[in-house]
Parts: sequence; structure tokens; C-alpha cells
Amino acid sequence: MDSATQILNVAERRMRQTGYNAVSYRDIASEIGIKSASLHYHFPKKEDLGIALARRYSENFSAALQVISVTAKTPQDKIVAFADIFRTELKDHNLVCLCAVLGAEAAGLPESVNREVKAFFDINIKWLTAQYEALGSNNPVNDAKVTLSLLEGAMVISAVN
Amino acid sequence: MDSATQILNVAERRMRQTGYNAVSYRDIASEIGIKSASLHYHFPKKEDLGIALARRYSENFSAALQVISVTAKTPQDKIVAFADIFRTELKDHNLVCLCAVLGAEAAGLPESVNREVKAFFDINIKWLTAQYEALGSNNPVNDAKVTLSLLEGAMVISAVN
DNA sequence: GTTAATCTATCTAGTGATAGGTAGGTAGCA
DNA sequence: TGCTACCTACCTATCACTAGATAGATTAAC
Repeated sequence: MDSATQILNVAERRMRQTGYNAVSYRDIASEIGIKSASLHYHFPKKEDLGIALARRYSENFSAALQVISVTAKTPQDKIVAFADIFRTELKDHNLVCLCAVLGAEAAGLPESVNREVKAFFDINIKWLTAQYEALGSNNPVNDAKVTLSLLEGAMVISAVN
Repeated sequence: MDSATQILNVAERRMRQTGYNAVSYRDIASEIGIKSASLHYHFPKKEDLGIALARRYSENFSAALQVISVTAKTPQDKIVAFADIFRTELKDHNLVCLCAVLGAEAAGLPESVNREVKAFFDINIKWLTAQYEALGSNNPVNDAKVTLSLLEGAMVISAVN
């Protein structure tokens, strides 16, 4: 596996456990087995790493939503499959959604990182809205926001236990 | 106002915006107009400050729940009043729940702080469960958890916007 | 095909800034 | 006099980040 991917993997896992500021270049580097200076070759500033992390997370999520759109049959099945993504991450790996963690720290993060986090939420709300529309909801956007809020909040509450 | 209260007020606001690790003794002290060394007189370790913050937050919340229990008439009214606490904090002061922020960073915080955060969630779930019981819910504990998760998640998602 | 030039990914070594935390002193007050 | 609440001055550790060097792979020129 190439170094950039290793860096992103380690950084993502750590940030999802402890937040943006608690993760240092030294910690990431020593886990991979390189020096922190080498991290700056791949991600010159921490802000660059934050942007790359949130963007990759969004892209992976979008891909998973595409798969669900094809594999699950009814809108109900799709919403259940959506929730299962979060449930599995939490139960099997004890990991909170990256964007929930970054969202909670938003006022202290670079604006460029916040934009990526916001984009993640927008993608998910849009996708959920489509499912609730297909279900004939008379307020699909609200239903989508409620669903996403519920899942994100449940992860945060569970993380402390 | 005494210094300990001023410290707690400033620290709470800042942590609710940026998280535990992004808040420093120096920042808090300079906003109040004292030296960072003086903060250590009131809260020797940052862990002590974290514990005190979460505990005070829980106590204030419990007091608010007591008030709601008396002022609001029906269980429905009480649950709405509960949600309004969160809504008001977010809309009027743009502040996320302290325990949502600390929960998101849980794996990187002292265990003593996490215990206080967990206590906060337990208090709220217990109180909400009582309301859903009074409403005749056949799974009041689940309804309580869903309600709290929804509110906490909504704050986190809104924080980034 | 060999050589020269360039690129990639890492290293060592260090910067200045800031973190939490401590020691010891002091002004004012009960 | 002793206590409270602050101060100055400092410590060590760590932070993000940079400069400059280097080994090895790749590419270009002849």
C-alpha cells in the first residue's frame, strides 16, 4: 500500500476516535514507521490532510450509497441499509462518523475542512430525501434530516460508553 | 463574579465551539484578564477543569429538567420543552451541547471526564424515559434514546453550517 | 546501452511557538 | 498571622513545519 493511503487510513481512524486536534503528525508517522517530516511531503499542512480525509470519506460513502441504490429493492430497504453502515462501523470497529467528530469541533477547524464536512452531510441528506420521496413522505427533506441527525447523535452518545 | 465561575464560563463556551484539546489555559486566562498560572490555582490539571465543566453542565441541566417537570403540564409539553433547551442554545448562541462535543472526542479524553459525560446522557435518558412511560409508550427507553440522539446529532450537523 | 539529469520518497536536524504544569513570591484581607 | 488569589519566571514536552541531504528509481540524450 502506498504511503499516502497508509497515512490517510491511520489518520482517519485516530481522528474518528479522538478528534482533529488530538492527532499529531508524529503519532501517525510512528505508527506507520516513517518520520513526521515525511508526512509533510504527502500532506504539506495539517489542513491538507484534513481536507483529503473528509473528501475521501465522502467519496467512499457516496460509493456505498450507489451500491445500496442498486442492491436494496425498496426505499425502506435502502434506508435500513444506510443505517446499517453506521451501525456496523460503531459495533465492529467502535468508530464514530468522521464528519460527526469534525462537525463537533467545527468552530476550531480550517474553513476548507468545514466545507468538506458540510458537503458530506449534504450528500447524505440529498440521498435520504430521495428515498423518503419515493416513500411518499409529505416532508421528505425533514425526514432525511431527522434520520441523519439520529444516526450521528447515536454514534456520539455511544462513543463515550 | 468569582474567578472560578468566570473560568468555567469561558472554558465551557470555548469547548462547546472547538472541543477539549483546542482550548488552552492561556486562551481562557487572557480572555478573563489573568495569567494562565492562576488557572492552575483553581483547577490544578486540565482534567480537573474538564470534570468540573461536565459536572456543572449536568447539574444545570438537571435543574432545568426539574423546572420543566413543574411548569409543563403534559408529557408531550415536557418533551417539547426539553427539545427547546437544545434549540435555543443552538439558535441563540450557536453552541453545541458540551457533552456532544466531549463525546465525539471521548477516546482521547481522561476517563474521569468521560464518566461525567456518560452521567449526563444517563440523566437525560432517564428523564425522557419517564415522559415516554407517562405517554404509554411500549418501549420508553428506546424512545428516550432516539429523542436524545436526534437532538445531539442535529446540533453537531448544524454546527458546521 | 551507457551516461547524465531528474524525480520520488524518505531521512536528519532543527526552527519558533505553544502546550500543560510548577516553584516561589506577594498584596490584601479576616 | 495565616489564608486567598493572584503574580513572575520558568520548565519540559510537544506541536506543526522547514531546510537540506540522500538513496534509489525513472527518464532523456547521446
